[in-house]
Amino acid sequence: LPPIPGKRYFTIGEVSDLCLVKPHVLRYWEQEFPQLTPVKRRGNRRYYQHQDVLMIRQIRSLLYEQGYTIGGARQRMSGDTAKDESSQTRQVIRQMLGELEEVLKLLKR
Amino acid sequence: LPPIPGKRYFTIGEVSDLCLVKPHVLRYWEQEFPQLTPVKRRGNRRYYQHQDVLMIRQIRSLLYEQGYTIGGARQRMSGDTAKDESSQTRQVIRQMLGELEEVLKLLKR
DNA sequence: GCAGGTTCGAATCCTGCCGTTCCGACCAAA
DNA sequence: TTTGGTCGGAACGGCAGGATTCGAACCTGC
Repeated sequence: LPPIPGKRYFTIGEVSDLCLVKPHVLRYWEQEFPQLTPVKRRGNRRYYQHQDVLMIRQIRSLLYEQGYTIGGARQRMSGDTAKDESSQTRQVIRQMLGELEEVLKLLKR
Repeated sequence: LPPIPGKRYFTIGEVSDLCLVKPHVLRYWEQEFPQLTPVKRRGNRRYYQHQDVLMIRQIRSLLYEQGYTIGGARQRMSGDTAKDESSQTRQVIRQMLGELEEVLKLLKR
């Protein structure tokens, strides 16, 4: 992906080129991701700022590279990123605890 | 999700109850995830082992909770076997489970 | 050894996610 | 004022992700 020029606002066409995402897809994503809110002016035209472009690239990565659904990407974007990497391990451990308690019940008879 | 009983093999129906995933979905996932390979015997019947059940629960988590597509889940499953630094932890856990199952067998006599 | 439930693969069907296309109207720079 | 980008809304489409159905094979308890 090309570097982002140092200007204040980008049109939807420019963002499309910068992120390799078609304009109509950008408009669609705007419906799906509440946190994606470009400035609108003069006949509802979108003016994207630097942070918006970065966010779109992140969404793009989640959807096209990491293989999330839109729902998953939205959930991932809106907050709890931190719990992710150890959740699998934690799940295994929780599972083990359950089984050990089963063993304990058996032992107590 | 209920704890996994300490038996060697599970039928597809049992796994379905243990993981809350319908049998036909389990068969479908088997096409989509190469690493999911239950033992087959006697008229192509599937016999799932402990590790298979855990893997199915992991897939289930990726698809239903974390919001991955099947492609994304597959990529994630095949990727982190190699890179995941906690695979050692998981190895230890798996070994412990094996030993506990031995204990359980002894206790049941 | 039989009845009833379970499982088999393959084929077909279905739903909804994720865009895609079309539209007439509007806008902005040259 | 022309030319090309942009607007929202509605209709449309492909396909991932199952769901259902089928007859036959299989297993388990009695």
